[in-house]
Amino acid sequence: MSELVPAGKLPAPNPIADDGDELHFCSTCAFGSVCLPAGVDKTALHELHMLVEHVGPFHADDAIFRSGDPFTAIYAVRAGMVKTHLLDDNGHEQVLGFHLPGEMVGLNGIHPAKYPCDAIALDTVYVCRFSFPALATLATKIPDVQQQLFRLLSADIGKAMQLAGDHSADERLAAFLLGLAERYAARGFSSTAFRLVMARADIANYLRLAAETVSRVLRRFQDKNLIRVEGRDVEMLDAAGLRRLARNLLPG
Amino acid sequence: MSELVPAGKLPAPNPIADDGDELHFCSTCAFGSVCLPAGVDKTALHELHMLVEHVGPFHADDAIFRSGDPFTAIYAVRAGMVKTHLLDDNGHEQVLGFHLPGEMVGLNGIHPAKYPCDAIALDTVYVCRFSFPALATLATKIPDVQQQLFRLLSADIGKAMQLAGDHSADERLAAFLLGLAERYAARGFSSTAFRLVMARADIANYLRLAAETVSRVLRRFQDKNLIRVEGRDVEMLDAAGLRRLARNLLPG
DNA sequence: CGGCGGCTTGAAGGACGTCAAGATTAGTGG
DNA sequence: CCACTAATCTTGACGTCCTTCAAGCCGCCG
Repeated sequence: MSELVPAGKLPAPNPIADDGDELHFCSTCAFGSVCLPAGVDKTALHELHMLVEHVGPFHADDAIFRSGDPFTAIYAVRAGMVKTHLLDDNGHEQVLGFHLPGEMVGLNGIHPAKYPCDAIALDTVYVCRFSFPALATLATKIPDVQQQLFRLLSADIGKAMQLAGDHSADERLAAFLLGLAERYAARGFSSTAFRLVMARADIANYLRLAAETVSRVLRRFQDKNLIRVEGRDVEMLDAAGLRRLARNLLPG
Repeated sequence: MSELVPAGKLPAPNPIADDGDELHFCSTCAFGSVCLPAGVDKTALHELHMLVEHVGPFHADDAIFRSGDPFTAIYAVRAGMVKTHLLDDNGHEQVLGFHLPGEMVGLNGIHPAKYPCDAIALDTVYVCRFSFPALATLATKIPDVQQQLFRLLSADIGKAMQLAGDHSADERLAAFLLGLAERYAARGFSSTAFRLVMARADIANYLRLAAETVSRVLRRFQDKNLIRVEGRDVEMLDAAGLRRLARNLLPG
């Protein structure tokens, strides 16, 4: 999308948004596939750029939005990692997902018209804010944008269904690691060595396990030479072996 | 023994297709809220009606669509009950959901462009078929239609997330029964007595439990006078009590 | 009637959670 | 740079909920 908009001409409400390279920015965003291909209506495309608002930085434990906030926008993570979770009345946490750069957050707020969860920065996070009313309007003009929104929503259903299956701790953790690796790879990061930015307790909660179980399974994986763990850094040694463990979970 | 129903048989809300009356048809469909309100562009509304195709009857175990089929349409259940599930390579089943009259099926096929699951009739089923390309095109013309599609997709994410939580068998089953009651009520059927069209094994699979566990929990609920069970017919005796059991699952 | 699939009930075993105690790391101030 | 503390992570022992296995029951339909 960016070749249309000279770098610097884009109104960036927050000067801290530091990626002067608009093209690179788009290539890591969930709308990149809409924006980048040639042939898209140039004028409307410009409108998409206009409604994007760079926001950040957020720091660890900062909220991008909170449960109950009126739903006004969806967000693309630009840098850092975001956790979505909800807290029930007893303060019990339920982690819904982790969001890497290029991924969208907040889509599940459309229906109730309120965000149904908190979005929390796990480290230093920058996001792009897409006003949803504006985006929906734009979607009526650019079918590709509408299509992409449908795809993003539909994909989220699939992800959620995957979590819902009843699987062993080994399957869950193997699938989790493979999923992270794949998502990192898709964004141009190493898929063989990466950092688990979130705490063990968050992983455990997300996978519906106890933190202790996560510890034990990671150790078992390491003993089987599937991975190497050092604190929050993970090295994938035998992706095929992991895939074998997760086979019942991945192909859907 | 409180005999609310003569002859010992609970009334089976048998949702029968109400063909012919277009208005009534709309009132039981997920797009009813779009179609019925006055003020919607009459011409476009007519188009929505035009792209609807009534299909059926399907009989128990018939497939409305199958996993891997190219995604071409979404379906509104008009009568009967539909189960969506997927079968892994080992023939292991995973039930994704049960769909009552007025509810949509197939939305999760948008992203992969193939249906990611089978949709199976549990009894005699009639559906409305919405060609998705046509619907998407229409959505660009009628914002309300687009909005409704977004809402439906977003709501599905919420439903899936609910399943994903880690909850006890009691919580799951209580929430399941309350959810069914609520959905029946929303469609004008009795919310205090209804029929579990699906087999115990299906319920169990859906809730990620063993069939035996479902049996045992239902019996326990009955012993506690929360419900009355007779084969596949259920009577809700103490919805408040059930809600108390499911409290950790519902408000999420 | 007799057989078959779905449902129930009981007993035993396993996977994971909980509890409790260390070990390691990170964060802070001297 | 080094205490010192607090948080996070690991490891072990034990308990529990649910599954698994096995048998018997019920309703249904040939």
